Amino acid sequence: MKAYKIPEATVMRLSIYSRFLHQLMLEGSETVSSGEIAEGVGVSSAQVRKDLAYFGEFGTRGVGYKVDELYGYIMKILGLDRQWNAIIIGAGKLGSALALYQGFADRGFNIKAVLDINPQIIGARLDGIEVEALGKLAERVKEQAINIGVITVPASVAQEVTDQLIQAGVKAILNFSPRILKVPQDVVLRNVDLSVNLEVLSFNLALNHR
Amino acid sequence: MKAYKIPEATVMRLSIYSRFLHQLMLEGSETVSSGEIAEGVGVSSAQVRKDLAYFGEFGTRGVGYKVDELYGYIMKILGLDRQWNAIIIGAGKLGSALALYQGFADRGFNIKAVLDINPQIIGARLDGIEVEALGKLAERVKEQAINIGVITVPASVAQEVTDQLIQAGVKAILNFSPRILKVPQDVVLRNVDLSVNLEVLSFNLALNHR
DNA sequence: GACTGTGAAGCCATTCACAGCT
DNA sequence: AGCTGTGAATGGCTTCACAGTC
Repeated sequence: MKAYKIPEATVMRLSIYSRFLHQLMLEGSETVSSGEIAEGVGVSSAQVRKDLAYFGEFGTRGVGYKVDELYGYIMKILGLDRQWNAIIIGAGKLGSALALYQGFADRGFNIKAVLDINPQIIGARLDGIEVEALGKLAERVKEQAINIGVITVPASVAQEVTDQLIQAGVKAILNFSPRILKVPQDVVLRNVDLSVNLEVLSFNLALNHR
Repeated sequence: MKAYKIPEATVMRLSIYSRFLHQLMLEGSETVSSGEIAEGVGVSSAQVRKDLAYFGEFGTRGVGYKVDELYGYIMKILGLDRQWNAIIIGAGKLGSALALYQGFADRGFNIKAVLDINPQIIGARLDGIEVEALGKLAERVKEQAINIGVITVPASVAQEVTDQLIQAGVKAILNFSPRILKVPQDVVLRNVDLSVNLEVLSFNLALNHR
């Protein structure tokens, strides 16, 4: 792995390729070409090859890629050859929905704890997990060896819980609150801003409706 | 508006600027500089000015921008000076959470209908909205003048409901399913892929854990 | 003096096109 | 003949730097 600076877009596409390859495995395909992957996920074949070239040479000229092998390589590159432990802060509608989302467990992400500050919600059960008090944050992060914090609290308290997560040693944060969070250099942060996404649609609709 | 080809990144930032400006309005600020906006949302001041320059000249040299004016301009640019009607397809955990999300209504997005195929869920009430049968799709889209379709169904049926939405005349789709959707040129599509986001985190964590 | 608006430069990602294997 | 791997060309977004304005 000669990885140094990999474009984020490349990483996102690798995730998508891996799902496509998984699909092919279920269908029993043995080999696949960059062109077929490209067709399947909606990018160019050169793009597929360039993305893979960041990490090595996985194919055979004249033939293509062995589906299961390539799948294994990508899963390893993405760090999905192991399990990750996540904690969800905020057990409102969105936090609860994420806690119960099967897609996470399927890819090796285990929700180990769900916290909230609202006494009305604390104690509720989500599948196998009980919603606990926010005060348990540091304790749960340590005890469950949490790698990833998921933030689904209102914007007003998002920075505060982020600081607590970082204080407790969490190095990766997925933020669903509509708030720009400040984190140290060594903490990875990704934002999923639902309103921004809708507003990009609105912009495009408005362009046409003029 | 000389708008021709606006970078998507610019549109996303405008959405974020608008929230920051709204915050400033609540705090009673009169004017703001590109540097202050930049500081507040975590980009460069040149970036802020370039983004705005796509749409006109909104500032005063030596002074900055009038907060409420700039807010109004951006809201108009984003098409948020009007209401949009949305339909949610899939009333599982995620669909329900989105249906109840206050952030949408606050920005002029009205959830007019929520549909599902599961008889167990049909008839349930989410706030003021009753979950209805998927078969009502075309009827509801027309009757409620739906602009935006939100897809929160499993990957296996995502393309099918997408086709139905397009058939019914919907021109904008927000897709939460982990599936690459094919849509015609004149339909705007945005994907919010929860697994991809977690997997980018995983990739970065794995880089450091090696 | 302060801050906007913008051409030019720089940088980064994507696409092209072809040499190199099988 | 077919398909990968990759240097070169392209295209697009961001940063720089400064002239223009208040």
